Amino acid sequence: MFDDLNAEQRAAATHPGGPLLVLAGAGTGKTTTLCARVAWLLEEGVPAQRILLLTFTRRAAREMLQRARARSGPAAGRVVGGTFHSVAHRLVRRHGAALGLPPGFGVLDAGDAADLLDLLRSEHGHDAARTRFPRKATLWDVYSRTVNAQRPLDEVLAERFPWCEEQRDPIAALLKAYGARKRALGVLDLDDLLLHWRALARDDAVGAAMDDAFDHVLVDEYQDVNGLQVDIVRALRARSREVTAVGDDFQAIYGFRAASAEHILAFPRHFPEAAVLKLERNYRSGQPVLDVSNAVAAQAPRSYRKQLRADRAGGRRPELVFCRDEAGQAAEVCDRVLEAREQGMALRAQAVLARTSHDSDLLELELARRRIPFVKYGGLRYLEAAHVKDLVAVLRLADNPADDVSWFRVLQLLEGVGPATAGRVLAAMGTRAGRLPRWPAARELLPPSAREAADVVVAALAGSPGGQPAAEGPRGPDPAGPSPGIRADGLRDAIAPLIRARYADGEGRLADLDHLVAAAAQAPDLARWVAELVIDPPQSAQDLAGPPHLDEDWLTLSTVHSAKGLEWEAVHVLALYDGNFPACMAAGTSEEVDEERRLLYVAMTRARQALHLYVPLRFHHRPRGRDDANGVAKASRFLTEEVQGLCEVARPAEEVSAPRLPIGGGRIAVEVDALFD
DNA sequence: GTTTCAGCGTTTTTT
DNA sequence: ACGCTGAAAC
Repeated sequence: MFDDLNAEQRAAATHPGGPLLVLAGAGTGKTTTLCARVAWLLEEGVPAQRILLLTFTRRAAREMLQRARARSGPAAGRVVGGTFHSVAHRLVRRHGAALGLPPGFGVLDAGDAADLLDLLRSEHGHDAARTRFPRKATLWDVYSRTVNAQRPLDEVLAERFPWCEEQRDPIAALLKAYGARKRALGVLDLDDLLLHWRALARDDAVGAAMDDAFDHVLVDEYQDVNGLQVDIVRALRARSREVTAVGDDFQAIYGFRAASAEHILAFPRHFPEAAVLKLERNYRSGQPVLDVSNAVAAQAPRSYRKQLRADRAGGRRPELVFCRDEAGQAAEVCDRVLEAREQGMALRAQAVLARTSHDSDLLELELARRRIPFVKYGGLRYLEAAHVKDLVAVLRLADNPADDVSWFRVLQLLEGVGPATAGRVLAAMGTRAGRLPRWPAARELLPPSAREAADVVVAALAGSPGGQPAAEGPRGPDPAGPSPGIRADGLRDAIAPLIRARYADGEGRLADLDHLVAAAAQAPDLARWVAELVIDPPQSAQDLAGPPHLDEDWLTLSTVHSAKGLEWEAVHVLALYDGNFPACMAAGTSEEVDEERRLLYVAMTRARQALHLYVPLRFHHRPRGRDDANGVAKASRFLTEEVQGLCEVARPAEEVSAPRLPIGGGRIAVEVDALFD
């Protein structure tokens, strides 16, 4: 049954009992091994629903369950799997009553959480204060980091936010108020999901039951867990010992989220008698790609010197491409992508990876110009667009009328309503759930011109178009009520005039919302669907539109972070200049630089056959600025002489380039392609 | 007192 | 293209 595994992998998959740590280098078949282990457990008679498989992304969870099914049949589909956050959501929902949570509790994403903090920030009078107070995004950062690292605020401020230390007391007060307000609103943020799960797992009664519910706990990408997640795993296995962790300390790239590779190294201490197995044979890449990757890894001061050995023979040397500037880089990438496709490598087998999502801006224009289809992962996501948040807010209100954050947002969509009026209306509606009945009084506070539009929204929320608001806030799925699809549709229609009036390209944005409404129609329970949407947001608009047709072909653009765990035949890594990769924001401490180095290592080891590294020699400080503020770039410090020596080096032709158009370069196109369509 | 709008700076990475 | 800030407009 495990013929496709090598001896090391088989040993890991069939390890008989007790804690197991699998240190698996890049491309060594980590996923295959983990799936095989699930298959082996099933084979051993462990019921699927008693296996818990925690992964880092939804994508990874899906892939793993799919592969487990392919191996073990449909029973594997009952394995409990998902990200820490999605599993937390399921469990917290199940035990919501014990935690004192309302049944339809909402989940705030990072943006929502920051908005709520901003609300409190002004309530506490910090917006008017003379002294500068941290912005909402910073406040959220501070909060999240403190919670996830499980360390006192003072330490976090001193280490990561020294410029905020003077405001320590007001910040502490505000963050406490934030917790209280969330409770009052009946909402959780992403961090709360983990906190509540841990609380459940640590509870004598519930924790014992939870431990007992799973015969095996398997955790993927263990190098990227944070202290809170470690607490959860330990609490889940406080009474039992069957736990498998898989990871690679050299691929730890989530330090900014309070993850630390220390946890994977501490695993044997946390779980005494743990067996530690290593996977070192690389099945993904050719040796020349690994040589360069190993050379980068070897630069780390505290590395554990692991050398990846290629199983595949041959392979091309990676190519290091120096480009005149970012426009030159875009052209070089397109040339190579098209050339590879000419030689039979589909676009789907190729990917362009970048440190930041914005590194590919110019390339995206060039790809569009050359009609090369692509899908972009990472960076600004669909859910972060203002109009999408507007719809999500009303969808949330449909199940939790106590969600002030959503009310606050929706009310301000109305003409002539800003924060002040919205606040007064909220106050008039009271501070408890089920306040639609107070609507008539609250409505009087709106400017007359906004009242009718508001009525339409309220009526739609009440579930019966034009009807009277329900006496109590509806909770959960109402068997007699309309389906989620109909409700979502009605709510979209209710805010449609507001969207049209608010945004210049209202029609386009409304069309965008159809994707969301269509997806909602598939869900059995709207509140739950919205919460899950926030926990596992669609990575691109295409995600919502459903799987594209098989005959379609497109290039992948992704941040390195979003590319974790994936692989392509050809990989292009952009913008390898100092200040960008490593990012100047992350070049402060040596630990930060180390993480950047691991990030490059992750990028490089995604490549199977071809690896292309691009260094633009000039870059624009201000991508859209009119001033021609460009700087001279220096190749990334990670591209040492040794690394460069392992690559084929290509330099730009010495031709004198035409001066760049200051704005909208490429705006004027001479196009004859259509003649040949 | 509030809203809105013009101008300006700006961002790392994500559950 | 977005959000934040300050000042005009309501």
